[in-house]
Amino acid sequence: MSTKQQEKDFLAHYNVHDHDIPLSCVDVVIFTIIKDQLNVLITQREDFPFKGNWAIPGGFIDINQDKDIEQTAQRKLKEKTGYDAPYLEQLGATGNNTRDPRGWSLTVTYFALVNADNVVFGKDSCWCELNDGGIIQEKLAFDHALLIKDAFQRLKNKTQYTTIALHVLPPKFTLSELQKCYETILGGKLNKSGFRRRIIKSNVIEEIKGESKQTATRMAQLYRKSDDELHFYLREIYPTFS
Amino acid sequence: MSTKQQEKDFLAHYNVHDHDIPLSCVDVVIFTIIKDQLNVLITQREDFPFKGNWAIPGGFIDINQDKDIEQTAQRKLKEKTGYDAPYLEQLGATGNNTRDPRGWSLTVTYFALVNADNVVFGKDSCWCELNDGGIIQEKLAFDHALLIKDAFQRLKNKTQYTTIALHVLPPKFTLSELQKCYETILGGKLNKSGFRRRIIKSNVIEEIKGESKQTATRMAQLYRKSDDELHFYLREIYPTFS
DNA sequence: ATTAATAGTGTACTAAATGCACTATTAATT
DNA sequence: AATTAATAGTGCATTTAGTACACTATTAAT
Repeated sequence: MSTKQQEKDFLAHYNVHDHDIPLSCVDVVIFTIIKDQLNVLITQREDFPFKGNWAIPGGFIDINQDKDIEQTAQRKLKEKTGYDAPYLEQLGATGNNTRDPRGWSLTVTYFALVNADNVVFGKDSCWCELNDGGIIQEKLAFDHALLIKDAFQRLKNKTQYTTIALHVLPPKFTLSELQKCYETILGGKLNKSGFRRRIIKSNVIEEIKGESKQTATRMAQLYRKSDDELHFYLREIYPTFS
Repeated sequence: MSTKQQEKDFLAHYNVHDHDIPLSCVDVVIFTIIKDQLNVLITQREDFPFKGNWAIPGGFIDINQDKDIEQTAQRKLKEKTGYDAPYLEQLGATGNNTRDPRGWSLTVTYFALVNADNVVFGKDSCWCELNDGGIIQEKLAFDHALLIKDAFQRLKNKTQYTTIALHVLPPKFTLSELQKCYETILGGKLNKSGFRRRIIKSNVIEEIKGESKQTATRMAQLYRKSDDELHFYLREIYPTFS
């Protein structure tokens, strides 16, 4: 029998369930900024284990419905937020024999950045504020508190050298609003003129000619994103905490 | 019946195999530098599918043997290289319904950096040079060519703002050798005095007092790592390609 | 009209790169 | 023995992109 035929036979009789294998899930940490505070979307679990507890959106990969893991993440996000095209990035995989009482479990975590105005909640979901350490007050299911902490760290890091914070803003925004987002994520103050020079030079936003917005004191120029791609800076920016 | 008892019952009767779930593997891209060329470790597959083809080391998570995915990666690395404490970092997860003929498959890819002198090959393994694009000449099993390409990109990026390249060197090395590693990975030339200032200032290496090495022309000071942790620079270094 | 607050700009200073020229050492060549 | 070639190692001028801080502009509230 040819090798090719042998391989065909092998595949014909292959059965995933002949082996002990881990559970595989996808979880999504969804960030937004509300009233100058970083928030994470949490949702109440409908089923065991941890029924009734708060958790981040996620669940099993549905191999009949999802063609890849990114699609699983998109699906979860859409279910909980109605949101279609957010910033979505894979954080990494966590897999061990302790995180899930059902057994050896592997999860791929994604993190998303959304503008809160565009979110339509599914039932049993809400925003939850992050404190300084990135840890949520509520008791969360599984290792979700840790996943959030890691996602928050990644978000902070990327905020220092990319234009990622643009993705929490509505379509039109002022430079001060953008700076405030950076400061909220980083937990410190940025220098105004330096920040503006940096953002303008990176070419990721453009003035909306003739449109401005009344702030508490005076008019401010409105801007829009000119590109949805992240811009990577060669240097990090860092806030002062004084 | 209490919720707690219900949960207990649920878990007692839970069976992973009641659902259609993906295969879960871990793959490892192992880099080294040999004669100023970046190499990747490949190994010949013993079983179907792709029996006899070249692939990067990897395989199923063994939920009875591995307590977490990092351990799976370490195990694979040890099997193929005899190597114990290399630089090992998770690259990310790839999961879809096309990468494995056995069905929906999820793999967590790690990449490792080793010093070639310390490697003891398992059978059926060898080093394979990367060309400019990072693509290997051989036809590789699964999507392994893509995994290597992504790992190579990550390695290049990290070389621009961390001290990662230290991990391909033997315990004692000269600054020129270190610079050459950086240049090999980046595919360009670095400025000598700038490179030295940067490395020295980062405090990750130290002179071995009184030890030097004869190079092609003259003696060169030997250094050792003073820390196995990566140092992250605030600015990227970038090579010239002239 | 004055004040307070935020929008927005200008400029000096600084850190850490690049670019390039220079000196030092040693094997190989003559 | 002197010269050459090649790489080790240093020094300094320039450039880039930050920080720090002071200044002007605009508008609501007093």
